[in-house]
Amino acid sequence: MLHSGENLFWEGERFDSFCTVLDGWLFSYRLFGDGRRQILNLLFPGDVVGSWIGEAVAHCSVQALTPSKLCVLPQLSQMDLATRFPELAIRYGETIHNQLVRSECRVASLGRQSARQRIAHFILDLCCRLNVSHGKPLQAAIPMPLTQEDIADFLGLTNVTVCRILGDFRTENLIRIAGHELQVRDPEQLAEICEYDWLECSSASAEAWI
Amino acid sequence: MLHSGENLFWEGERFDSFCTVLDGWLFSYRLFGDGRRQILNLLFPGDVVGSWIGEAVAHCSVQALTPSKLCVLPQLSQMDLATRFPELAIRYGETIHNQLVRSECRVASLGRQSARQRIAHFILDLCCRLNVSHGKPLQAAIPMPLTQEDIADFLGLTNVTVCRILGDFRTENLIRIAGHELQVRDPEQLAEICEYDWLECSSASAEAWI
DNA sequence: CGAAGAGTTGATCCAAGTCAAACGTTGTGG
DNA sequence: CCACAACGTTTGACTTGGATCAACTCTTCG
Repeated sequence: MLHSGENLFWEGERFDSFCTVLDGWLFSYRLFGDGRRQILNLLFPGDVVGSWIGEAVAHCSVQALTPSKLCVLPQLSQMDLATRFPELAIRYGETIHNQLVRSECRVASLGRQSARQRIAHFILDLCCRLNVSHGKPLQAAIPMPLTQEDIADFLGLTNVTVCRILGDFRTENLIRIAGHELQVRDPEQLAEICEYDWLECSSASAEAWI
Repeated sequence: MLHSGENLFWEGERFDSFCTVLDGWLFSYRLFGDGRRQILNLLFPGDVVGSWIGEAVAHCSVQALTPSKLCVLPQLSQMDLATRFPELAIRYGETIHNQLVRSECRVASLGRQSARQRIAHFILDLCCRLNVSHGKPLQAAIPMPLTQEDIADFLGLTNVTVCRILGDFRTENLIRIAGHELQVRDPEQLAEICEYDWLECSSASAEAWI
């Protein structure tokens, strides 16, 4: 269990465990010397944290965004894992491969898309991961515990820019924001803005690991 | 075998094979509607291309930068792979995990670093992957088949900016460029520029797969 | 109620993009 | 061996998207 704002581990720290998220939202991030922060990834139930091969030193920090439950898997030797639990090894490969695809899509977005495109991309990707993979319609409202500053740090922008563009999207009736929920109203047009091709919709589920 | 400039596969194409690079440099990339290109990853001997679980549709294209040799592994079912060749499954997990770490470091760089920092980061990372992992000193000259435009597309910049900053680095005596070779002359200062922490130096080798 | 955090808005600035021209370098074919 | 074409690099002038700075408002919650 982690409270919101609590860290699972810090960049540079030794972290050999291998966890999966059972419940809650977390994010991994890096801090720079001048205080800038880049959020690397959002972690939802079913995602893995850490490496099964046990990286000596964490390359990023991980923090809980909402109260979160994690399952720490017993640390086996690699060989044990692969030979005694081959289905676990397969699932690990799948999950980490999904994360890699997603990460590379983010590289493309950060490298070559405008602020407007990045934000559209972010919204659609989030809906895909949360709604579509759980069988809900894309337009279903999703919880939004991220502040605008979090979104900015995720997309390599500033909170001011995020605020302005979310405002635009709202007046263009592309999205609706109420309380801490976000709803996509016009996925087609959002997809057109950012050239989203609905490929990136694979996600994980927590049940698979239990 | 692939000639330089030749594509192994294209984004959106079906590609179920699972290859490893034996020789040469390749890169994966995405194109946007207006012709912009983002290079996602550089692939060196020892890296894997594609997924062992066979992604239905490739999320990016892969092109050879230099004449390249690839080893296409026979496509086994996942279970076969994990149970009959557990050491292969482990190696796959390691490699793909390394790629993920590297990709996330790039997200941080693209999201929060200046052009100068990104280029310094790129140079050091390249040297680490090529020299350090092969036991050579960091300062050893490395081949540089990438054009400045390639580097720009890798870092989310323009060729003009890359040209200007490489020029700066040269006059500051941080690097030396001769023909198609690049040599780092002052790794310390480059590391200071981009807050490089030498963590990201794990790499793969081709031999391990044979 | 009051304080702290988050969101909104306007004014200004700058790093990097864009456009354009000139200069090198490489390779090919007459 | 030269010519010239294709491609890459370099440099200068100008533009711009998003950052920065700063004030103000709106929530939330003890």
